[in-house]
Amino acid sequence: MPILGKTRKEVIKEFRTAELMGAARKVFAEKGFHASTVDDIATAAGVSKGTVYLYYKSKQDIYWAALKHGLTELHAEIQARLASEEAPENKIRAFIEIKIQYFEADRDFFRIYFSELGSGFTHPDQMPHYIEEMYLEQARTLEAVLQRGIQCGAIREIRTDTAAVAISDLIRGIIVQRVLGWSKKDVESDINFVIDLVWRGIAA
Amino acid sequence: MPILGKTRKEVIKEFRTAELMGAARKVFAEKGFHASTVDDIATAAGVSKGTVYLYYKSKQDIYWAALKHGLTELHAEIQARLASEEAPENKIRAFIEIKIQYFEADRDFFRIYFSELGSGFTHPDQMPHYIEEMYLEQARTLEAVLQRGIQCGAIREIRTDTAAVAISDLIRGIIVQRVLGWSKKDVESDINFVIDLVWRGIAA
Amino acid sequence: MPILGKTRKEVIKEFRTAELMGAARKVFAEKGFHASTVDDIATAAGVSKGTVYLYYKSKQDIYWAALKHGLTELHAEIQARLASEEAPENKIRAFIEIKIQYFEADRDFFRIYFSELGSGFTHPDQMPHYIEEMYLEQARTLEAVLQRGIQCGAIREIRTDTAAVAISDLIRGIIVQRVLGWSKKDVESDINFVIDLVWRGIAA
Amino acid sequence: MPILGKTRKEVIKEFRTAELMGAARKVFAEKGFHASTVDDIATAAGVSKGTVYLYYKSKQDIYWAALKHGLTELHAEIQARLASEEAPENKIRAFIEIKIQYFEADRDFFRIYFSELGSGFTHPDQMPHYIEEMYLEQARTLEAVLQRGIQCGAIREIRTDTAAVAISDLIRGIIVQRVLGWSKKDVESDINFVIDLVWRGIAA
DNA sequence: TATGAATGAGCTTTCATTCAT
DNA sequence: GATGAATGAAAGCTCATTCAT
Repeated sequence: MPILGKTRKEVIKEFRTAELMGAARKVFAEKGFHASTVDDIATAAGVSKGTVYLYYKSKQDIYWAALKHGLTELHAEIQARLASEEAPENKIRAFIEIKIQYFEADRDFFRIYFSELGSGFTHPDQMPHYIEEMYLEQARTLEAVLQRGIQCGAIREIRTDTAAVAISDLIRGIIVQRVLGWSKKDVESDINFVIDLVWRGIAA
Repeated sequence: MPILGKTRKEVIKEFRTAELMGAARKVFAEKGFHASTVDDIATAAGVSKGTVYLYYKSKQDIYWAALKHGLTELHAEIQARLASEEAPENKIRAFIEIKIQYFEADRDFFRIYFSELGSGFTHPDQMPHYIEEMYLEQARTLEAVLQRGIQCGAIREIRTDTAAVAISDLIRGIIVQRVLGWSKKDVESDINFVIDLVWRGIAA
Repeated sequence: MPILGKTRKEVIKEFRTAELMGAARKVFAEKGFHASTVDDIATAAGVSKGTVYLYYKSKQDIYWAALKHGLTELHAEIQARLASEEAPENKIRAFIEIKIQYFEADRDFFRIYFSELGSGFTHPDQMPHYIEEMYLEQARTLEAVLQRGIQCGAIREIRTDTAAVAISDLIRGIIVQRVLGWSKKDVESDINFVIDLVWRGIAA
Repeated sequence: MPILGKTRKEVIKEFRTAELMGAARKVFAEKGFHASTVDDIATAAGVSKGTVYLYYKSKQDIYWAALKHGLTELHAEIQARLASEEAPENKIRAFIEIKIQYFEADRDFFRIYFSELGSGFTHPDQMPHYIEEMYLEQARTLEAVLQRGIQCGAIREIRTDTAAVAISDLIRGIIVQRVLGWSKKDVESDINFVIDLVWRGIAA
């Protein structure tokens, strides 16, 4: 008996899946991947260890799922926001703003996102292709904006691919400083700092 | 009977210690900390597992030692190079150059350095204090240069602490792209890109 | 759904716990603590190594549990039997009888009990306090009987604390001889020997 | 060039052997057999680990040697003292006195002696035959005295073998109490306690 | 579907013993 | 003879994963 295209089973499944991922995010963020045990996650989710395996096929799988979930959401927010801006300068500002704000609001996800950079980069082959793709997609989105900016003369001639990654690096760096408590400024101030630095660096 | 201030024993000890660390660096770089086993390191060094424990008291100990070793060397190179430059602009250029070149030349170390950023940041308390200190020392060195630049009017008024970290982030980002094979340009080109971006961002 | 105050889980847990302890007792008795491996115990219990750790948190823990188990049982039997006797002479006789018979019937436990005396005595600090307490409790029980015997004139004035320990030493000595096969006499004969010796030594 | 029947080499060998055993006794007494490492012993003796193996063929071997050394000395003192007494009562008194005093004076040896009883008894097959023999020899010595006492009417008809062991058990028990600090009395008092108890128990 | 007991491979670490110097 | 670096066999313990209930 499908309801709105989904059977009752599927609804329950989705519910449990989301619940588990929520628990997993907290645990992974706090302890990191290796120090987290499947039991930790199960306990945090209020289910038994065996149940975890009904919804995810391995501990690593939960991790990728958590990463994917955040990246998807972040990507959606970026797209929505960029669509509402016209000028390249505003789009870039929006990109920077939205990312910093997203990570600021969900530090658990940032911890996962960030620590994955380390190991995922050390062993790119172990990372599912779609995760790498999502990282790259973000860069490409930004790169497209940069290219348009160059076309319309707002941005000087630069290597857009490298510049796009560089901007992401700056953003990540700021969040790290915030999460580590090195930055005592308010978010707006940090956002402006990045935007200012970037714009001076790339403006025509 | 000491020779040149070192006994035979000390020479052997240093030799083995270095040899083991060399092996450890390769293994850690390739597999990351958790996936590396002490046996891997021992095998790579051509000794037995027990021997490893004659020179390092734990697997984690080897890791910190490897990290410390690279950071020390990098720090020394930076200091030497900065000392030979006068103008803030040249010092900053030198800083960027030397770091990129150092990591370019020793990618194994970079992998360790970089992946440690992830976990060390997730669990700062597990990292020996001297390691954190070495990371910060680098930032402080750069910050001092920025401050002098501001004093002599070459650099505009900016938050030097944040800017220093931002520059390091850009550098790290470029290396990641190189190591991952995303950047096909030659090192010089990448170095110039960063220097250009940075200088525009901070110049008066 | 609890049955008779115990859930299914608890029943299984108790069953396994007892089963494991039985295996552990055999292994420890045969090989001693150090020569016994957790794998030995697991194999003897017909389970895998990991299972052992579901019920006991360490090898040492199993050992203390085995010791405690026997001491508790022995203590209960002594109390029950002493309660059914009135005259100090009969109580002392009962004490000697019950201990010798208990150890005679459970030589595995005696081996554990006895070998623990050695190491527990060499490093008293590593022994859980409750184990030491149980050893002392036995001595105190006997001492109380001796004191009553003195009060009622059946036993001469002696140092009851030392005498109590001395009686326990004699009992232990007899068991050792039996277990080592040095004594070819039947149990009754050995019991009478000890009782006779003790009574002559302490009677008024 | 043999001197007094011994070559220089042999003298040195004996010296080192004794020196090592002294160190071993201290270490074994303090930590017990298993917790003691060969390195502990070597360090305590001021030599290197390898040297230990020039004089003893294994860690266990040192242990047996330490045990044998003490037993031999104790045996000699007992023989000498018994020879100087005539009456069975005095011989028994002397036996008890000398053992308690010997152990009182050399608690390190007692710890080894005592803890060995535990494991040596649990695994009699692992104990060298000569060690068991030395234990038995002591009992036999005492038994002979008891038999003579019975012959001359000073001691009642008892099982001399069991009585001999029982007396040893009482002695051991007293020492344990002293070493553990349970007995606050002076040695003389404890000696008299045992002698009194024994004599009442066995006197005709 | 949910459970959690059971598994066992695999990890780090220790240390008695050997042997080239 | 003396050394101590090197060995490698074990051992205790963990935890991702499975599966009978």
